[in-house]
Amino acid sequence: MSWALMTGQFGWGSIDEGWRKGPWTAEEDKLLIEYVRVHGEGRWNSVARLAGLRRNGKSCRLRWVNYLRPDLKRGQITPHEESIILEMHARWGNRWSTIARSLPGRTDNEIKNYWRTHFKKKTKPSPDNSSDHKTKARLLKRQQFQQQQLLQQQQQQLLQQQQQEEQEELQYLNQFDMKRIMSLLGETAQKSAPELPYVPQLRQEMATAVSYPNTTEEQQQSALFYPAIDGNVTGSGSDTSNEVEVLWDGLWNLDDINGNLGATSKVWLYSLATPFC
DNA sequence: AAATCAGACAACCGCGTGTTC
DNA sequence: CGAACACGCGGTTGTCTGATT
Repeated sequence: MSWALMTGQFGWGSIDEGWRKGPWTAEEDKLLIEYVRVHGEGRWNSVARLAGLRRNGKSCRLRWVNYLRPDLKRGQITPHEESIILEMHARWGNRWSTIARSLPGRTDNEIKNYWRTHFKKKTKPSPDNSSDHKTKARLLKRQQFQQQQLLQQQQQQLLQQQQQEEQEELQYLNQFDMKRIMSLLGETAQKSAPELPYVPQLRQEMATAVSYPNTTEEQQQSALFYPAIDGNVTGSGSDTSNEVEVLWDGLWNLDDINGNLGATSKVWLYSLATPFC
């Protein structure tokens, strides 16, 4: 018998100063969901009074944020998400909520747990006979430094590759814009659909905004393929949505904002991604 | 088959910060 | 301006579950 079943069936949990503690029951979940549906998120301390729950505000908020929220992404952390976690952790450290903001549908708690079980151990120095904590600390620090160096190296390589691609994109984009302007100015309607630029979000937007009769849906979809950070190709056929993937692409290159003003398409993507962060 | 261990995850706790009165 | 309250965050704990011995 599963824990959820047991708690749901028998209503386990302790009472502390009038507040229930421990695992949530299905009935409590229902009450909380109903409360949020009617009153919205926030005012967590009113939940007990308004929803008839014997839970404190903290507990309610936690349950909602980590488990009941409808936009939560269920299932295992994907390799792509994992690489984002690694990257963000290298940058932000244990700022789980910050990291979580870059992974829509994932909670800070989830990421924190994932990190602890998957990476925490790996960063620990290998056990040796020395009880010298300073030595261990130094070793740990060096390992972390090396890990960071490695990450930076990888980023650098990626950056160079992307900058090269961006140059090509921009050239392409300019050509494309001219064509569009010309066509909008009443020139002869284009008989063949112009090739959309590489920028995935841009392509999607334009494909939506402009009708291209000779472009099949399949062709438009295939335009959304782009290399993922781990070298694999992520396509529209993956279980994550293209829009989300696009956001990642933008988030991966935040450094570009300061360093590469020429990358207008990127900057544009950032502005698109910002509301989700 | 039973015992042990490690991974996974939900939930709690303490603290810091922002907001309201 | 300061106290009280609400909220969010990060650390930690407790328990289940599946794998291994």
